[in-house]
Amino acid sequence: MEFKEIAPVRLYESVIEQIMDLIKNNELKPGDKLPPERELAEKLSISRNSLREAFRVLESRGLIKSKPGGGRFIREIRENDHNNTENIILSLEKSSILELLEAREIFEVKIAEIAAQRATPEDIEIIEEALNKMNQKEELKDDKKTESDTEFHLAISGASHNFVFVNIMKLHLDLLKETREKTWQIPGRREKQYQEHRAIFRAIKEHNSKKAGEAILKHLRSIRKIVVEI
Amino acid sequence: MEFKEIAPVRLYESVIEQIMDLIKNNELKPGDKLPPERELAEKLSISRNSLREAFRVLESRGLIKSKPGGGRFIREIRENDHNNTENIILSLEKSSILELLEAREIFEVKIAEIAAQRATPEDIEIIEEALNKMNQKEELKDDKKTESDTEFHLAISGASHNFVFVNIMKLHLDLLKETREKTWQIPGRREKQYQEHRAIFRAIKEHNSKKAGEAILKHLRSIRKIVVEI
DNA sequence: TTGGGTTACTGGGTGACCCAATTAACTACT
DNA sequence: AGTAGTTAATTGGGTCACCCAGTAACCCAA
Repeated sequence: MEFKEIAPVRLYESVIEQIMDLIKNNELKPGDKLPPERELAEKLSISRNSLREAFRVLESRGLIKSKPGGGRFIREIRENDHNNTENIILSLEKSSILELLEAREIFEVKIAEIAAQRATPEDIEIIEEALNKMNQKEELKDDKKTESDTEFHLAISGASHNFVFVNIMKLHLDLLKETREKTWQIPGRREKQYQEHRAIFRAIKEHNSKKAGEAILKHLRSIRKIVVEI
Repeated sequence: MEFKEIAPVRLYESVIEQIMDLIKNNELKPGDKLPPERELAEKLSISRNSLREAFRVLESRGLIKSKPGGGRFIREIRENDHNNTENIILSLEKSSILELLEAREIFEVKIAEIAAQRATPEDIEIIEEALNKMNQKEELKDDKKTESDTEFHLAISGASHNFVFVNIMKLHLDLLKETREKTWQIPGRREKQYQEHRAIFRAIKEHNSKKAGEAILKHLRSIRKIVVEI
C-alpha cells in the first residue's frame, strides 16, 4: 500500500501558474504592462497580499519588474541579468520538440559512451534493475511507463559519474515528458523500447563505448521517427 | 559616462539574503525549524506580510517548506524529489567546477562541429565580430572580458541553428561565470585566449567540422588546466 | 494502549489603511 | 505655441488587526 503526501495548493502558486502560462504562450510579451494589483486581485478573487506573494516569486525569478507608482511589467530578457538561469529554462521550455530531440541525440550518445567506460558493477546493477522494471508489470499506465523510462536513462547518466550529465539529462527528460508519453500509443512500442534498452544495457555492461553510443543513437532515432510521424 | 539604474531594495529581498546566508553557513540545516512568523517578523521589525513574501520565494525555490499549523522547516534536498526544473537548476548550481568543465568539453565540441557544418555567411560574420570585440579595446575590466568571451561562444552555438544548444551553452557559461572571470589573472591569458578563439573561428569559417571540434577542445582543455592550477 | 477532547500556537488568507513615486491632465507663464 | 509648474488620480510598498483551519502536546477515559 502506498500513500502520497497531500500537498495543499497555495493561492500564490495558482497565480504563478497562470501567469507563467501566459508568458510561455506569448500572450504576455516582454515590455507588456500587467493589470494593477488591486484590479487583478479582484479579478482573481483573491486578496492583494496573496497576489503580491505571487508577484514576489516572479520578480525574484527575473520574469517581471515592479515600478512603484508605475506598474508591473514583463521583463526584457537580457544577457547581463545575474538571475538569468530562470530565463534560460524558460527559453528551453519554448524550444521545439525536434530541436530538443536533436540536442538529446548529441548529448546522450556522448553520455552513454562515457557511462560505458566508467560504469562500476553497482552502476550496471542499477541500470539492469531499471531495465527490468519496465518489463515486470504487464499493465502500466502511460505515465508510469514514462517514469520507468526516465529511470533507465537517468541510471545510465548516473554511471557517467558526473552529476552535470545527470541533471542535463533530467532537464531533457522533463522537457520531453509529454512527447515521450505520447509514444506509448504506438502498438508494440513497449516491446521495441525494451529491446532497444536491452541493447544499450548490454553494450554498457560490456564496457563497449562505441557500441553503447550506437545503440542509444538507434534508440533516439527511433523515438524521433515516431514523433515526426505522429 | 555610464549610469546604473537605481534599484531600491525591497524588504523581502533583505530577508531572503539573511536566510540564504544562514543556510549557506550551515547555521540552518535541513530539518531545522524556523521561528514562527509572528516572532520573526517582530525580531526583524517588519510586518508579517513582508516576511511572508520572503518565505514564498524561498518556498518556491524549494529551500523551505511550510506546514500550516506546524511551522516552517528547512527542506531536505532529495534527489528523487519532484522532477522540478527548480531542483535541477539548484543541483546544477551545486555541481563542482570540474564536472561542469567536463560536461562543457563534451557538449561544446559537438556544438562547434555542428556549427562548422551549418554556419551561414551571416553566422560567420557574427562570430568574427565577437572575436574582434575582445581584441579591440586594450583595457577591459575582467567582467567585460568575460562578457565578450560569452558572446563569442554564444555566437558559435547560434551557428548550430538549434536554440537548445544556445540555451545549454548559456546555462554552462552562466554557471561557470565566476570561474571564467578568475582566469584573467593569468599573465598573457588574454592573448592566448584570442589565439585559441581565432583558431576555432578559422575552422568554422572553413566549414571544417573536425578541425573546429579539435580547436575548441584545445581551448577548453587550456581553460581546465588553468582552473586546476589556480 | 488507544482514541477522543481540549487548548495554545502556527501558517493561510483577508480587507482597510497609509505612504511615496509615477503619470497624465491641466494651468500659468513666457 | 511651447514650456515649466501644479495638481489629482493611480500604482506599488508596506503595515495592522483580524479570522480561519490545521498542528501538536497534553490530559483523560475506555
